[in-house]
Amino acid sequence: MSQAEISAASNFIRTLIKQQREAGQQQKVVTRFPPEPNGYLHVGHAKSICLNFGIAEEFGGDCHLRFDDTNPEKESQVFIDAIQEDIRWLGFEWAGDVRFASNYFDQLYDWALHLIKAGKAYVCELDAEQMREYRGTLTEPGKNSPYRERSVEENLAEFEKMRAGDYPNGAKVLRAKIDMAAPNINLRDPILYRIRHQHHHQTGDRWCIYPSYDFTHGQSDAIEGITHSLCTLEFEDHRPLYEWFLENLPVPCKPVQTEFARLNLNYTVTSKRKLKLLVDEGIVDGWDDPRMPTISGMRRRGFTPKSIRDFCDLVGVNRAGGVVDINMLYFALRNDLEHNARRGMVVLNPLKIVITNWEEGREEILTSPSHPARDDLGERQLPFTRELFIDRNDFMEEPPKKFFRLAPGKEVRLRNAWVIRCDEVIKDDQGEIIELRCSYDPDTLGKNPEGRKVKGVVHWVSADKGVPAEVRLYDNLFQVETPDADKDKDFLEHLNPDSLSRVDAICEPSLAQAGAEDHFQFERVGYFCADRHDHQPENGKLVFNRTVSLKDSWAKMQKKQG
RNA sequence: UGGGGUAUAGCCAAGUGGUAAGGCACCUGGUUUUGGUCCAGGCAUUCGGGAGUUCGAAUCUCUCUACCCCAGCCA
Repeated sequence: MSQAEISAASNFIRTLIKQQREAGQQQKVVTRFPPEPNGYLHVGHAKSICLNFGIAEEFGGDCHLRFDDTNPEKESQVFIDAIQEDIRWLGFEWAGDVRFASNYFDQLYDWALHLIKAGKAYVCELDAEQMREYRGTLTEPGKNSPYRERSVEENLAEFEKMRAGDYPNGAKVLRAKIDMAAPNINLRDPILYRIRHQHHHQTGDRWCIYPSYDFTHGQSDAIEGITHSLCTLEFEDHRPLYEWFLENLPVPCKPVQTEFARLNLNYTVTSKRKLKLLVDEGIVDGWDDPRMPTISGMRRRGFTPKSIRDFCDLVGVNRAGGVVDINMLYFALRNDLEHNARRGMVVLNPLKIVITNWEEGREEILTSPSHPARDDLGERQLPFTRELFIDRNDFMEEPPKKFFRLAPGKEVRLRNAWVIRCDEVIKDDQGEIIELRCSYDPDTLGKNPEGRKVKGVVHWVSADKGVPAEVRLYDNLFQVETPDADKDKDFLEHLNPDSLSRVDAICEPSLAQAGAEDHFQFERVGYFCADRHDHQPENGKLVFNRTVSLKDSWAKMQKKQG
């Protein structure tokens, strides 16, 4: 068996770069991933990371990590640290040191002066509300600010006062002088600098004016020698502005902005604002809650870096915004885990069975490969005793047709062990099944029984030797495909009440050796990951998170039959 | 009613004038000590609609329609 190889398909950006290289342009490719440190990275960012780092890798270039830190009110060191950890975990390394747009504040300030001197920027004193009125609407042009025609000298003096801290927050702004009647609203004298008496995580209290995104991004790209500035579609309208700054400023080079569609996944939300709300409202247990589509949440859930990278390759890159089926994510996940996760047997919903023809006190140690197709992963020992647990779902007193599991009088294979037959069902006073009396066929270890076919296989754990574990069963956080699509319904109304349930499970003894973040396939059940924080085998506390269930054609068949 | 975009199967997505790749999902069948994996097969007479150019159009032209983004001193 070999793992399905997934590689990135061709896309318009790769095609573009190849064409440029064939035409002899752009020999060196330099990209950048520019997160704002105001939240955790999510799958959507993974797409951008894979694209930017992937392009650089493919064409032998560099990819920079640059924090777009122009709004200190919302940013913090916590996010800066988390973002770096997530990128490294995903398997990427940026070229050179981590960069910050704030590294360029001095240069940006000089360039603002340059625009003022060229008569292309002015200090405006309209307040926020007036500014909105003057801006016009989508269909009506704006009108010029009364401050638009100030002299260069006055603008220089005013801007210097802004920088010196002579004015309170919001009192004045520096604006580019472009065209208040432009059909593209971004060109209606956009704001370059605003006053914010705010401590900055990188520059401390050195500045009380901060440049806007538009005035920062392209120039930062130019300073770093970025060749391809890849961003999402919503910045398309900003491209003329991006280019306007590069043309009107003495920048060292002119990067080109190219937009691609952001990733949307069904059954989840990928909006930083909404994810932050889930965290702040305590709906989930932090940014790395295993139900979160954040990189750190997915990591804790049990996704592997490769599965996320493969997923991004599977999805592709283009300009048509769509919604990707989360099954594609799960496919990439299972595809990786199937090949690389060790196997173990764990009973989530125990039902005791007694092997009546197995002597009291007798214990046999069976061995089984840790992976059916990977000898290099070694083997594990499975103690077999008179009393065992199987899953309640694997027994039915009155089984329907095609139920290949245990039922009164029926036989089933105990995975990695013998074939047993159910002889008797024991119930309590309430009629609840509490135990099954079975007998085993000693001639079926490692071979099929003679003269009959036993179709079903069931997993089990020794009642004496099994070890208890807390197992957290995770499911989609939302129960509808597009939780944020309704205009009149809050996305929180679509939360899946069963996104998390906990069960006390019994594991085969080998699982007591599991280290945090180890991945397993619990045979016949699903893929699980030892919790990064709460799994403490040294204290006898085992905690596993369900990453994703195995495909279940039996469940599908039952569902279809109603 | 302004500007900018996007339409190829249920979903993602190649394709750039020569007769619709691939993947997910789904459906058949086979193998199997995981109802998993794996293997074999099926799944668009047609590319948002219409008209036109052409020997030939998903690709070019015109037109219509639908959907997405933009009126933060957020990014």
